[in-house]
Amino acid sequence: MRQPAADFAEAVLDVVAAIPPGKVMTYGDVAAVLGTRAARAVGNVMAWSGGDVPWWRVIRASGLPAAGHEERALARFEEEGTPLVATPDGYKVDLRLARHIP
DNA sequence: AAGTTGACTTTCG
DNA sequence: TCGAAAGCCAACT
Repeated sequence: MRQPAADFAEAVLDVVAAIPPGKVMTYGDVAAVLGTRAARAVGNVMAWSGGDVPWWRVIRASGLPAAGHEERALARFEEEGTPLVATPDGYKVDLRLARHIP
């Protein structure tokens, strides 16, 4: 199990918790706030932290949520009124409107 | 110390 | 516009 360092994980969780409802940030953006490009490491922290953080507000640059967690994320997005875009395959987040810049 | 893995990003064909 | 390949960073074995 890839258990991230406490300090790194803490920093990631702090940024994620700072994202307001109805908004989202890409993994790359979160990593940038931390002063690095480790988007994958950010995702790793999310997987480790699990349900204690609004992980659905952290999505990929494509506008799609975490792989394999699209349904759960969708429920949250509809609940929070996050700007979504319908796609033939399903849906995606409208990053133009929903992207949160700290 | 070196290699593998991952809820990623960006570029090239 | 879509799919494949390479690139990057942090953590684990």
